[in-house]
Amino acid sequence: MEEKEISQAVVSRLPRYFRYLGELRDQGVERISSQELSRLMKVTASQIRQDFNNFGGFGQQGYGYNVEFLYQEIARILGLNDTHHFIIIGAGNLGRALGGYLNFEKRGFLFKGIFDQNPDLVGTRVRGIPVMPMERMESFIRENEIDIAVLTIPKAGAVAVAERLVKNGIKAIWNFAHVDLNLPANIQVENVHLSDSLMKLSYNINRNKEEKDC
Amino acid sequence: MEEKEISQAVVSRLPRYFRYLGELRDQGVERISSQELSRLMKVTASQIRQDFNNFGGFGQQGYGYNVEFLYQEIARILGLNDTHHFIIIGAGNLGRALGGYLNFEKRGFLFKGIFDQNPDLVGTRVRGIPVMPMERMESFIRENEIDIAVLTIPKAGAVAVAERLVKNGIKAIWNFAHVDLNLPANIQVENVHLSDSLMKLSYNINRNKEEKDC
DNA sequence: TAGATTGTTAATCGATTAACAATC
DNA sequence: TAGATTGTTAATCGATTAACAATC
Repeated sequence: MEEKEISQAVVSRLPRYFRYLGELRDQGVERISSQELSRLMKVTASQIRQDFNNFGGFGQQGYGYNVEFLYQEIARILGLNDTHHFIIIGAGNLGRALGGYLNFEKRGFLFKGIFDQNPDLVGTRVRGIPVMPMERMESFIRENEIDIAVLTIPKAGAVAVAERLVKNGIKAIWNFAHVDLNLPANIQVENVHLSDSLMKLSYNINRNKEEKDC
Repeated sequence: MEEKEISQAVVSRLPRYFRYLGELRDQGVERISSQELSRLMKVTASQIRQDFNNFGGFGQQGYGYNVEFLYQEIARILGLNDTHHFIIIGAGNLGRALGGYLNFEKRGFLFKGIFDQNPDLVGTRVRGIPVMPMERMESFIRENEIDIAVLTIPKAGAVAVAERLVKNGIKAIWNFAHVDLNLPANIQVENVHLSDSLMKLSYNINRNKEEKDC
């Protein structure tokens, strides 16, 4: 539907707009100008207007933006009105934590199954759902119309599992494994590399220390 | 020490270089050219050379880069030779998962303590370390030279806790709470907003679907 | 020395910011 | 209508890529 290609820089900012607009709405705020939002979010008003205009004119000259309307529009753009079924591959600490996270459900992401190759974990429950063995994965995806897989296994097995997922019709992978997945372009991959994030933090701690030395 | 200001775009790429160089080293590769690394990592050779040159000349004309040397240099730049002591605030699923993650230790990040306000969780153990009550946090930070705090609590309490952390000398916050922390510039904050990441994935699934409709 | 490949400058590209005409 | 604020074009800034001289 949307005409022009939207840059990922813009896409990355949408969830943050969504969060602020949700909070404003909950506070009963009905309208907001790009300038007010700018002060609140610490980004330029210009960027806010540019970003929203990528998706059409949501505001009104002389008035600003209707908070509720803009909130709903961003939800729609992000696809939060659709329902997604996800499974988790890897029932270690992180997999179990993500399975237990209730907030995803509010946004239309439904936790449907969890798998692990460790027989000791198979049968244990995560939010009432029993961990299944890896052999069950393929048929489960097809039977339950799973479109998202969350990968929380060690990097050694991740590439092979990702390929199995893709073969069985998964559309997107939320990848917590510390490895790059090279998959067909129509498969969406979103990486969360926690140790990379921690290293960035480490770099910035150091940089700050050195600045003070000068 | 370093002269020019390095952009965060460059810093974000360092952990990925570090990962690839570590793998090459483990495979016994001794030297690599920017062109070979470019093919491997799917970034331009030009960018690789520019990135490394921000920190000084690590290569040699006609030869390329020594893998082991470059690996060690990036470790040093990222501050991975230093030891950091971290605590986790919030002993829910995610906090416990991060506390149990052993790989952080290999990079010099040592898990020293975990706190929660829920009396039912206090005293339960995460990797052998008992969860402490929130009242104990301030003194613990000072007594154990803690420099990093991992924030895995609901957003409602996060801002107040962050301020307490800063008051007691924390240098950096790894923030998993779904809220923006506005802290003094000398405090480093690295945000991991999991639901934002999931929304991005959702957007990209949708976009892909629409492209096919055209 | 000749070949290879870096370090670095210059060119290009894309994203952000500024400015202002359109319009509610 | 006058004031406010968007939508959008133009200017700027920064990041990426290309090119090539330096040099191992």
